[in-house]
Amino acid sequence: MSKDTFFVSTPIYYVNARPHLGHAYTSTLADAITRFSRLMGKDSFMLTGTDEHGDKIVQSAEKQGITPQQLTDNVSAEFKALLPKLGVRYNKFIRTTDAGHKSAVQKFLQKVYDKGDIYFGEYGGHYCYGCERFYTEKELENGLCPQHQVAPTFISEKNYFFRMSKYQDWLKQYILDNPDYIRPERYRNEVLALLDSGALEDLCISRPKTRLEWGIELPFDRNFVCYVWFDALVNYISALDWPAGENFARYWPNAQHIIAKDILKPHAVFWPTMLKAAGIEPYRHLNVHGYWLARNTKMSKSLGNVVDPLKLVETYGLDVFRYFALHEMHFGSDASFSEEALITRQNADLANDLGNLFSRVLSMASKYFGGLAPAPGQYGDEEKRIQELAANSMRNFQTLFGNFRFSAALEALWELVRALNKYVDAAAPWTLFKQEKTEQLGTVMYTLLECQRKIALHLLPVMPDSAAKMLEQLGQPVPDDYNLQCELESFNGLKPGIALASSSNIFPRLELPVAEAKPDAKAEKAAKPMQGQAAQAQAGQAQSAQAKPAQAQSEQDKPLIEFSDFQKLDLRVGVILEASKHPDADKLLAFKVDLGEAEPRGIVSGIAMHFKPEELVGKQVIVVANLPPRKIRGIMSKGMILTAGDDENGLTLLTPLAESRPGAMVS
RNA sequence: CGCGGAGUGGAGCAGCUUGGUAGCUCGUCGGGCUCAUAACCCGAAGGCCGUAGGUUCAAAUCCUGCCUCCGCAACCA
Repeated sequence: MSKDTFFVSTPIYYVNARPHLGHAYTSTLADAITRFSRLMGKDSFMLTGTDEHGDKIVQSAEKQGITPQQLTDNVSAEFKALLPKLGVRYNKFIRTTDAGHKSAVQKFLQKVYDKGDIYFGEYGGHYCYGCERFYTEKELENGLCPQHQVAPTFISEKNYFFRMSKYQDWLKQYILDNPDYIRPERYRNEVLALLDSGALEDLCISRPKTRLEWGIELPFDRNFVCYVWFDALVNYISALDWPAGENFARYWPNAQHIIAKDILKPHAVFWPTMLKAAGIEPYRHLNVHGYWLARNTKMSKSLGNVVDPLKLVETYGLDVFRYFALHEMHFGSDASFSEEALITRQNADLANDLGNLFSRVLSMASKYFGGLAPAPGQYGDEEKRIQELAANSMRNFQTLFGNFRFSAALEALWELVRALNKYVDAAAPWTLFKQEKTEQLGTVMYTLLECQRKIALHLLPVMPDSAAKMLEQLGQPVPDDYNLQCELESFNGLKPGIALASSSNIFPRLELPVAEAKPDAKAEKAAKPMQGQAAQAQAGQAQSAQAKPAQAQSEQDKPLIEFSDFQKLDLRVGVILEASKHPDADKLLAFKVDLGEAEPRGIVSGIAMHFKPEELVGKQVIVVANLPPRKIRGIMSKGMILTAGDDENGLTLLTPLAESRPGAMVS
């Protein structure tokens, strides 16, 4: 008999950045839904992997003095190593440098090309070598590059384009006809608005080899490599051995993708139209989640230390992290991650409600029945009510979980957990025991144990280890495949007479960390020049499941530099003479800074969200004085003002301890 | 008028599609139980559902204006 199938993918992670919480979350999610599908009786397949082509990779490799292949090997291995630590069990880890992927991309390109949906077009433009990009007439200022104030070179570059515009109407109609194609709904609306807002442009899909070699060659023109999307997105089918592979035939009809909101457009617009052009059925669902925001607890705010979410995994254990992540992130919206919230959640839901339920019931079973599961007698009204409630709770859980409403699903299951705690109090087994009402006592205990068994089974996708422990304590095997649906119908899964654990302490209560001063490395790490480099999430790259959270994590490992590199910096003390808001920008302040030179320097800085300009006049600051001048939003900036901190925790200016002469060297 | 989201008891959220007693978790206060992880159970206090209008017998829920926050986009040497 052939089972229903289920296929889910994470994005392929761009190897130009290190793994962070965002990747961890997306992967965990994919793992949970895959485990769930398996327990629902589906033949399930989870895909993840790394995206390894593009000029960024070449540049990074050059900086490190290694080949692009070496770089991608290294970072890809890092991503792969992360997965077992998260308890993620995937079926395939794809790399876009795999031979199989390359050949699939070429077949895909050829197919679309043969259909006539790829054309060779001329892209003429003003190219600035400094910026490595084209400018339109409008963007130029007096015919000069707005950044470098240099005349750009007019280059006409020929490239291949995908006729995406042709499929705009089809896509719109498809999304309208399939309300849950993109979910949650807010992202569907966003895509529809995007499609309504104007004509889609055709998609440039190539780069001449003269400018980029690290990519997949176009099958119909060896002078070009494939650029970004036709490479990256095709991984979802190349991993299934498209076109002829058995896996493709088996899993693609039930394919779902999970992404973070930053790569909505490529997945919701480019990918379906590409599939359409290649004559392949669209995927079933695109599931879009939000970001984790690293908001601090009050406690850490007063201490000035940041909670590092990845650290929480290590400290509190995988299952608590997974429960928290699935429960706290209402799928689609952003959520904030704090240690305090995690501990509260753990204590209230896991320790007090669920853990304590196991503890009290198993302890009673041990006392009253010698640790063997009793047989139920006649069920009373209360028991029937509990059974009905259990069935409802599980039914809701199954529906909601399958629709990616994890938080609501867990709430639904907890209705049962809480009801059982009430039932214990109402039924008062200890009284029945004293009164020697053994049959009724058996009925009550059996009802409790059987419900606990059902709960544990449903928690396997969320907390694999803890749920397995629960099952073991109930003398049950730990299934990989199952049919959770059948638990709605029956109430006799637990065999009377089976040996139970005599006690249980699966989720111990946690103490809220005492407010102790922890002046650790984090504070030092935070000192960095401005915020610039965090924002390297350049548009149009699939490099991240998430761009924002936990930046601090990925930035700590900068390579060592030579002393001579340091000496190249011209750091000086400056005095702020004038400060004002940039007229055309929210985040920018414009300064005049006295560096002891004939003229004060004009400097623009992106710190308007943290300082009022009038507060800064007269302050002494440290300035990087030998950066190339650059025009920022229309105002020339000749230097950079150093700050410490980050956006979440606020910034402070670096300033000399004692009054210094303007222009004094910093070393 | 760049795109989008949100404003519900102290905190965090659900409810809004398909109008009709405002619900959940945490927190606070009082009580109960003793099987249990200082847990569990019961009860109470606390909200004119951002604001001004409109539709309706009836609006948190539908429509319009406004205010405030937050993402995205643009500027972050």
